[in-house]
Amino acid sequence: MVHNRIKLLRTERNYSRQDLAEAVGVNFQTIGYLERGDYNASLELALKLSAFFTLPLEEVFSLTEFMPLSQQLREQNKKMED
Amino acid sequence: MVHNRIKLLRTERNYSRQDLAEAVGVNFQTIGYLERGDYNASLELALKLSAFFTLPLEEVFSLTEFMPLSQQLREQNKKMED
DNA sequence: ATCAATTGTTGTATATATATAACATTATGA
DNA sequence: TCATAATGTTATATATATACAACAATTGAT
Repeated sequence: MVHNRIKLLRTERNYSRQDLAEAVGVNFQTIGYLERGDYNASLELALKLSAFFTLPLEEVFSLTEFMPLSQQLREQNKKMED
Repeated sequence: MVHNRIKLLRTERNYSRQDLAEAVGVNFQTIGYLERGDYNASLELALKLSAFFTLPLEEVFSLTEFMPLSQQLREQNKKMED
């Protein structure tokens, strides 16, 4: 199962499932399924979602578990310090 | 239908379909289907393929048609010149 | 506390991705 | 040229993604 940050990104930006569903052209319940991890997005839908969030697809979907965004930010800061 | 550069990347790196299929854990005929555009990769397979090619997923799969790699290189050079 | 919006849950139906097989065609190397 | 590997094609079976509906549970605002 592919991990995703859809719920986080959606709520962070104050969209309802309905909003997001309309933006990418699927049924709003499909967003629910993805957020709950009931199944994966198709490649096409994943591309549309990450484009909508203006993020690289790998920041929205990953084969390995995501670390919390806060921690990821901190790690990136560390790298910048060199 | 999502566009992809699988065939280009595979042949460029001298892999057979069998090689690539084994590397990402699918049937070798599945690679054929993808290359011919018979259907899309699943998100999981797309992530594995782009990881295998060590490229951002968007460089391997796209909602819009790819420009030839040679042209893309040229465009990138232009941008660097500023 | 109530009303409305949002989310969760379950079920059914359809479309699509994948595995597998069998065989034809094309390319490659000895 | 012959043999072998690689690729193309077609078909069948299964797993998974999506749409949709109906309803329950939760949340948020007034």
